[in-house]
Amino acid sequence: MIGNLTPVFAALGDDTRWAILVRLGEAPASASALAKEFPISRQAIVKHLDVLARAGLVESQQRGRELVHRALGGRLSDVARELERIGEQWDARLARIKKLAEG
Amino acid sequence: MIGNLTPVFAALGDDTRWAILVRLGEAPASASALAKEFPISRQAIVKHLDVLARAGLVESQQRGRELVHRALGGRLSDVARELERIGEQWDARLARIKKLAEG
DNA sequence: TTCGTGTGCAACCCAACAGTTGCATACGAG
DNA sequence: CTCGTATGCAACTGTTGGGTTGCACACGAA
Repeated sequence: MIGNLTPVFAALGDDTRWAILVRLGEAPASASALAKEFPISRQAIVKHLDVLARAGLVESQQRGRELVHRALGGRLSDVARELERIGEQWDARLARIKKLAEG
Repeated sequence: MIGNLTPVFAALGDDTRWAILVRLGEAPASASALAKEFPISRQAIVKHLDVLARAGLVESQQRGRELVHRALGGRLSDVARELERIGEQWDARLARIKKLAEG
């Protein structure tokens, strides 16, 4: 099972943050490197990375004097499976209600 | 394919809104009915429903003089599948990079 | 017809959040 | 050693967004 889902969604629900995450999905990178690719300051990047990390979507690792961040696809997949389960449940329930109303 | 994902995530990324959506997943309801179950005003509920509707997660239907809203599990499942695809892609890419670095 | 209830619109408040700038520090390459 | 660069911390600003209240309106039941 997965803990609260909303922090994860909140983390994913910002365009800039999503873009950063997708970028990290292509290849790991440091905050400074990302700041050169995106039109925002390094500090803003750092804040986004922090949010993503707390949501379990990003993991960091010291490499020399750099802190390299990488996207955790596994976590994303876990959330996705949980989400799909819930969605199917809703539709099943709705179908049952409809059937009751008709029959 | 699915349009921009971030609005959907943003919609799901609020505890109250998520709670409302889950509630609608159990059974359709009107805004006024929901307002009696939740500790917030009807207007707040309406705003949340609006956000959810724009994200394609909720559909409304006039029933008598009531506007009844229901959760769209199918939409949730679609997003989930898209998400899982992306997550797997990231991990695959990461594994490839790792292999290159080792070999 | 009348009263109750469900909805819609608008203005307003406050907290959370994205983003900035400035400064201090630390560490690796040359 | 020294310079450049990557990081961390802190304070500040502007905007978004969740929530409220007030009012007008419309429709269904009694």
